[in-house]
Amino acid sequence: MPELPEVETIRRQLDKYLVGQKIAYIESLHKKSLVGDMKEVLNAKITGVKRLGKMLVMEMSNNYVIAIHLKMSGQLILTKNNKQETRNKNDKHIRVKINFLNGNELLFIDQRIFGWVRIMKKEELKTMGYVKNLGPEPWDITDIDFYKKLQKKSKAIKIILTDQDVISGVGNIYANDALWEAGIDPRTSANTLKPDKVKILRKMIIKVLKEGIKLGGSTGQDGKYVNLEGEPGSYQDRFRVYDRDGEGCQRRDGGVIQKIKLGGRGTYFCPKCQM
DNA sequence: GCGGGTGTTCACGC
DNA sequence: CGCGTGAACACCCG
Repeated sequence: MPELPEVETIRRQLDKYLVGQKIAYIESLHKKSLVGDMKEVLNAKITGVKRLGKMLVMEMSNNYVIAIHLKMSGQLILTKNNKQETRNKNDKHIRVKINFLNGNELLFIDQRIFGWVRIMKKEELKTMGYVKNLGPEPWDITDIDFYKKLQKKSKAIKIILTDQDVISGVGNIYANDALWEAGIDPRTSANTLKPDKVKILRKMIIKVLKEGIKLGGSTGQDGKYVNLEGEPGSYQDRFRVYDRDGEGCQRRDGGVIQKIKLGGRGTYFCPKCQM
């Protein structure tokens, strides 16, 4: 589920609560969810928590890292000081438990088992396909370079925005909303966008991502995304077009939000103001 | 029972 | 090689 704003919200909390903590033991409750040897990080201290695109990287004092990708349904929940949390229906989807010496426990919950927790050497990180090909974040690329990259792509701009090799961090929600902000039809071939449109688009991507971070990410009716403390975000109240098919365009131009499919994913736009 | 879901990767046909 | 499509991963929900 999570895109850059959701992952960044969790990263900030992990960094705040876990830096300096030592790992006591790690429990794997599902074979596919934990990759690597947990013995490598026992007793190691967390020195910092970084983010690469939508992936979290907990850096350890012994030059190992614990990398986590939440994919579609992953959650991280921190339970403090052995406090017994209320049992809920998520309990059966707990896949990995990371226990700290101070009694805190970090739960990796993942209903669909697409996500993973990987223990590896810091140098190995660069060799992962996901990291190797990862594009810059929207604020780390110039308008010119972004334009040049888009010139090489003939697919629909909506599909290109969610391609992590082009720019990293943008997923389905923020791609749809950024295109509405920029007034661009999601079906537009990326290489036909003029430099001035690309400049506006990059600006709007940054705008919706920053708003997403500020609001703690977005949590749908299913309540699937929650932060480290189990709280929902509120960007969903600000959705421009995502999940708003059938509703009137917020520009009050008389347009009605349409839902189509692009690259197999739900795509939302206003036919009246996105051209 | 079917289709769809905030992600990524792979296989296939052209 | 690149593009488009669809499936796969696996589970819940409407």
